[in-house]
Amino acid sequence: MIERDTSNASEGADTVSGRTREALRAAHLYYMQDLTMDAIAHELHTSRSSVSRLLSHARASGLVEISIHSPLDLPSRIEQEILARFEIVAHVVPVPDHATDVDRLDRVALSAARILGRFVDSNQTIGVAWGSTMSAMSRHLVPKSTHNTEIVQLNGAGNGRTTGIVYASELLRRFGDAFGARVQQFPVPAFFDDPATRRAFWKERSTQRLLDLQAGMDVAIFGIGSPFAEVPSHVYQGGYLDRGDYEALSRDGAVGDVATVFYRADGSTDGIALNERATGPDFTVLRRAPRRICVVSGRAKLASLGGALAAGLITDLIVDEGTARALLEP
Amino acid sequence: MIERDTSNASEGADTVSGRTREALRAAHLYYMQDLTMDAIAHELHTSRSSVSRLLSHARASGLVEISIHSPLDLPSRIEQEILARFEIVAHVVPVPDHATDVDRLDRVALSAARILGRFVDSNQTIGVAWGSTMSAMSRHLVPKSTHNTEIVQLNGAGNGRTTGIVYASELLRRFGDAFGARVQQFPVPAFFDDPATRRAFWKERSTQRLLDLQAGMDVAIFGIGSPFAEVPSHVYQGGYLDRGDYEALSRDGAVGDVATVFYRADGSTDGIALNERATGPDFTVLRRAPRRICVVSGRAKLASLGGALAAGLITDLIVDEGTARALLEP
DNA sequence: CCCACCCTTGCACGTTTGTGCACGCGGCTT
DNA sequence: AAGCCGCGTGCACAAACGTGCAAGGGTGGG
Repeated sequence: MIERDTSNASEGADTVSGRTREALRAAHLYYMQDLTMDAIAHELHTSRSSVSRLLSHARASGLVEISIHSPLDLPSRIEQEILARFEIVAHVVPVPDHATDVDRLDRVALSAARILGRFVDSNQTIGVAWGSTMSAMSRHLVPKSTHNTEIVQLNGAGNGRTTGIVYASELLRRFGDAFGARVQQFPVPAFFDDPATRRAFWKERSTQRLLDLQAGMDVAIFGIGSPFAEVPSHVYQGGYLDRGDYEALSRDGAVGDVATVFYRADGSTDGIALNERATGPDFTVLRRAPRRICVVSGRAKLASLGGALAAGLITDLIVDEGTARALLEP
Repeated sequence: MIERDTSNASEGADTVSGRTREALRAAHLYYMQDLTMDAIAHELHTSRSSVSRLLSHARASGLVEISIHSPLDLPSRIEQEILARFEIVAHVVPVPDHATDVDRLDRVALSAARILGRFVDSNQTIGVAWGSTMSAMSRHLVPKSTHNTEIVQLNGAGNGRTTGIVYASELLRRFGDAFGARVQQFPVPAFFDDPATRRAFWKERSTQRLLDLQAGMDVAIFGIGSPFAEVPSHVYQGGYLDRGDYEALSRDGAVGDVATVFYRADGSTDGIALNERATGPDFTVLRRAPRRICVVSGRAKLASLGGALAAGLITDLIVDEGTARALLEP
């Protein structure tokens, strides 16, 4: 859908504005004047179905923004408690407890995608990780036009079987498209086989350039990996790690990862061998970003989330209700 | 609908928050997660119809706000031209040219009501006129909670047959309810019979108090009266003026009125006899309000609108498309 | 303590909206 | 120059939605 506009550009700017202009007018008539689509179709001399599509377009492209204000006197209790206890801003996504994990993830990702616009602005460098959560998010981003904004891939996505480039680049591209931003890919494997290779590679100028961008991020967006949960995250399915790696992680006491960098329940990372081969940013680098948005769904990630909080990785948390409640329990 | 909350307060604050809380959750599920009302009903353990009503409530009470952003590169051409030519901010409401005047007024009023929230804030004094336009608006206001805000009636509404209090007070009350504001009525006729009575009355302390409030207005909201248009405004139907008055107005060259104060095409008011008996604020007082919002619909009011512009009464104009275009024509 | 009233709920119906499909009009390619 | 392909359009059907109505439940007044 979004792509259409871009490809249509070949028809001349008039046409694309024409569509937007009509969408805008339809949106006015629908949302401000409460006309039915039928009536609008009549006013615009087109069919009702076209109006329906026009309105979808208007919403999907951010022309129409729907926001929900809780009255100041009753913000979600859970969000308040999380703020008090962890000093981070939480957005709790209501999801019934009996929902499946897939549902839960989809719904959190959808909400997250719609909230994201608040954090993204012009002249920013935005770090983006990847994984099933980020992937789901990427499919629902609401476009917002910005200038001079840059999307930077936080960690490599290649593995033994694929370069991971198609997967990660597709995801990044969606972010880039949504915000009219340049995209900086990071074409390396998720984990190097040999720490020495990584160290060597890190000295390359092309790599340095990317690392510099990461070091200057304004916003970082990531999910959380949970290697020992029943439903493993993308990283753990894709053939990125072998049996030996798992055993090492277990031995080292890892409870989760952010952008392929692992940490323990207390947030520490020192001495976790696998991190020597990982491609994500060191937490000292990550923490330089003033805004660090974490999207999590599912109680299975509770322990991992706890570790990430202990590590101080998160400034803004988007999380499903059940997990949020569990977080406050102990 | 709004009243319910207030009257329900007797049930205890829990219940009212309860309803709002549910509405909020339903709104999240509907607008952020794209669930169907059926699915939401299931999650909230209620019926689909209740969810429909809950969502209506959420929109009508301002929990959900729908806003339309034109991309910065294509704001309405008409609005730009009006800004350039008259140095006022225009909001053009799209209405097809063949719409009836009643339709047109309704639609402009609806849009105006929804825009109004942007102008109203805490600690403000807001002057409100009356008439068919204001009345239509008052029925669609989107609540927004404010503190210490005051609604002040700009001009009296009584006439030979009724005190006009029920009509004007109902209108004012709707404004007050919508913004949680105190309401200051102005219980005088629209026009005194004798200028001397008016002058005397103006010296009363209770009147003075109100005039002081008017003089300190932050925002004024008014329509425009068009005495010589084919479809006369409310003032001209309600028995406020007699044949002689009309003749006098015609002789004096009046083309319109704002809050029962008449002016000529060039914006001047001096020597218009009827104004000696009118109850609305003198334009020098009105112009002290930093924000002066005028809502107009219908080409019939074009000449009157021109006069109001010449008088510098307007800082923000909400107007239907046809009239806006006509305004730019000459 | 009972009654009358009002508010809320769910149902059933008619209306409104979303979407797969087939068609037709360009633009681009071969 | 002809054909292919992608895109937007309207149709028709199915899904989703709004609303008048009657019934239930709770509250305040008598």
